[in-house]
Amino acid sequence: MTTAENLAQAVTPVVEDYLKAIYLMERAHMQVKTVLLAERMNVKPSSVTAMVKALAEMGLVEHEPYYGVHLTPSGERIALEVIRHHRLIELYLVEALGFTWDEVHEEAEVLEHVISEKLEARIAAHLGNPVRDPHGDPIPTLDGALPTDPTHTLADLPLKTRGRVVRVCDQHTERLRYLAGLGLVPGARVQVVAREPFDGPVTVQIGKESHALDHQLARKILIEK
Amino acid sequence: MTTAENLAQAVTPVVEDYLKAIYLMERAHMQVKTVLLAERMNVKPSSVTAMVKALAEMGLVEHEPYYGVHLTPSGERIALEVIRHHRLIELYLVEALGFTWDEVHEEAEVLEHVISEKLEARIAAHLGNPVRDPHGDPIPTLDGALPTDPTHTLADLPLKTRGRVVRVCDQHTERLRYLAGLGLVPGARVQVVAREPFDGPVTVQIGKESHALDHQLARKILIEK
DNA sequence: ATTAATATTTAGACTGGTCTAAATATTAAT
DNA sequence: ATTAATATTTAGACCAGTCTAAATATTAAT
Repeated sequence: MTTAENLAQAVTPVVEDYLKAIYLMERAHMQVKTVLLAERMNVKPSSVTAMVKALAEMGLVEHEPYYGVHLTPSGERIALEVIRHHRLIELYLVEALGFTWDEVHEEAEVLEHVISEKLEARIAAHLGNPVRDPHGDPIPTLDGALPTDPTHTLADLPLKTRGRVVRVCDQHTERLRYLAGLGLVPGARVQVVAREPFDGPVTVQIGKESHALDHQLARKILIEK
Repeated sequence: MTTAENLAQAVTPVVEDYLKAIYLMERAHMQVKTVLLAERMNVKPSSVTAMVKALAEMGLVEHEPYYGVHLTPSGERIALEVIRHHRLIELYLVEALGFTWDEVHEEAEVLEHVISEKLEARIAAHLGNPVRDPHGDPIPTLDGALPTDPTHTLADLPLKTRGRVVRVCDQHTERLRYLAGLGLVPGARVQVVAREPFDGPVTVQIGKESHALDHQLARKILIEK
């Protein structure tokens, strides 16, 4: 009677976290493999194996052994609910309680699992049923729909074209603070004024000032023309 | 090697809940005995025994076997923090998100364990460092001080004396809704117009209307002259 | 086609918290 | 002072979730 066979009943916070991680990885077109998931979850691979087995028994994921995992519709539904909670909470903390966008992630990380549907609804209503959180991350609707992202990033926006920052795909506190200092936050109007070859830095103009931005970082900033 | 001997490390939400329950019972001048605590925690007495042993090893309670438990200073500190969280959250949900006083208890019951000190501080600031929650329950300050309650209740307020409701010691949803319907909420100005003998009903005047109130219930409504 | 490196899974132990069933202690009632 | 009723504690099992160490499978490299 190994551990894995006993696991698996309720949708606990831990289960929600696994589903969320799987969802986000699948969405980033990754193959969801044991080690990767283990890294994300800060857990050893063997723990992932056990949990995945449990999730499969609950009908929340399908598991091709030695290949990868993917969410079933019910798994995805739960993941989207949790993500909705997370992003609503982030936005609420910023809008209603004066948090900055670099402070809200950890807080939302625990709150997302414990707010009731009623509280979720009140928060959403208070915010006017918003579509994106402070990072521009799309907030799933109640029925699991997601606004689509713009196709351009600062790394491929044509030169001299005006655009607007829609989303910043990063949750590193220091980097977010840096970007906020530059004015590179969702809503900002920007323009690429220079771009070095071989994936070199991108020079971006925000308002009157220009700054050189690492290519890797530029790719994380989603732009709408 | 019995279970109890292995228990006991971190201050988990469950530990916080036990400490809170013990605190509230001690405060109500009860002897904190195993069965009573078990009832409060919705748990079997044997579980309480195990947990109490663990709490004692953590230095959070002192345990006189077969007699009772009481909190050490560090146990009390934790209990007060959790209660502060709970009551701040209750008040916040009412003030900022339009909850009614009968809806907030369950929500606060889980949130109390997961809000950070930073979020606690913002909530407190946003509310203007309040002293009582929507039920009039006193909110411990950061250093663990508690405002004192009035000594009178509706059950012993002298006839024809004007008073103000300070606190309603009840968390039963339906009863709270009933009391709110009568206008018997913290802040309300009241007066006892009649009182039947042998712990019979108390007739209370709120505004223009009078209502008969069960003696047991009247004792839970704390009044300041 | 072997071998080596890497990824995945199994086996089995541990912790926190609960439970049931049985043992023991205390209190109340005769 | 026994007995009966009740409260408390112990013994031992279980579940969720993790871990380490070992076994097995897959992929890459020669």
